Amino acid sequence: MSDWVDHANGTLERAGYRHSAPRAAVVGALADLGCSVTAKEISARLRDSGQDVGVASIYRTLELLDRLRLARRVDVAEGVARYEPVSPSGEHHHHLVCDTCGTVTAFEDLDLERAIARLSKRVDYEVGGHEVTLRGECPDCSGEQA
Amino acid sequence: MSDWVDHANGTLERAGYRHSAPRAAVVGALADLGCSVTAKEISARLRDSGQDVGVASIYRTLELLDRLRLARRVDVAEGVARYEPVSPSGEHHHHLVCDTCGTVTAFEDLDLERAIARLSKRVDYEVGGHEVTLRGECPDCSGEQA
DNA sequence: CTGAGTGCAAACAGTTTGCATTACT
DNA sequence: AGTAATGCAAACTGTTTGCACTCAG
Repeated sequence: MSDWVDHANGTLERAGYRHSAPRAAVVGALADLGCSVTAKEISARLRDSGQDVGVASIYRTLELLDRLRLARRVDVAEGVARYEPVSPSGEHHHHLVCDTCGTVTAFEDLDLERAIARLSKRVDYEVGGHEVTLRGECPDCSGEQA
Repeated sequence: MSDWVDHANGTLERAGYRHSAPRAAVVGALADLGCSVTAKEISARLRDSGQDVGVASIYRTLELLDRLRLARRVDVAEGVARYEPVSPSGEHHHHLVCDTCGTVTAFEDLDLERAIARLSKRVDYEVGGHEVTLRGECPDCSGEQA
């Protein structure tokens, strides 16, 4: 997963962006935190690790990463933007969201990907990406209330 | 689609909620506007039709409809909450979002639904719903720039 | 008559932006 | 030196909330 950091930094440099400590810190934090991360979480993580970065820079960096396809914005829940690193190898996953506790879990499913690939050819759009979210109760929450 | 209005009003009444003109207006507007509607759009539509309803009531009604499963919140794009009526018959659709112009189009795909149904049984969650979003360029936008 | 439901306006949360400052290249 | 990138704080947007008022039951 840390090779993504190199990949990201390399791509940024190649694209003509300057190197900067705050940006590198955000890239690092995003890699660390991994799947479905908010700006606030990145901010907190950076503050804890002594690397305090202004929120504006965090947002600017995330937007940039999204534009360069190094990260993607996942619209898993309303009201907060979440981002996650995009693997250079192209593999990706989707999310399970617990309606009760809000936990986000990742899953992969080849069968689903195939169905989406077929569908993408059929529709009248130039499909460039997709997102699947399953909602429900995570094992913990469904246990408690049932 | 207008039978949904009756369905919604009936369910609300049965659940013990009082009848009110503003709420009914929101229900009507949501039915009219159909798929993937924002609070702002409902507000505008109501203002135009003379039925002006305060934003607070719009949000309160949408939240209520969501809670009663009469509408659902679709997290198609970040930053704005979108809602759409839930058909009493259980059929549903998903969305194609144009990255350029933001247009949201609906589609249905049985194959995809089947893949999700299979997957839902396999995961460790009590899956209660799902959402699929395909992103790309709509015919109009992909024509212009290509 | 009672309280569910409303509308206003103020409060909020997350995100964006203007601008002076910092620091890569 | 020149300018991309930063950080702050103010501005914005969408949503929520407190409270007095209204109207359905």
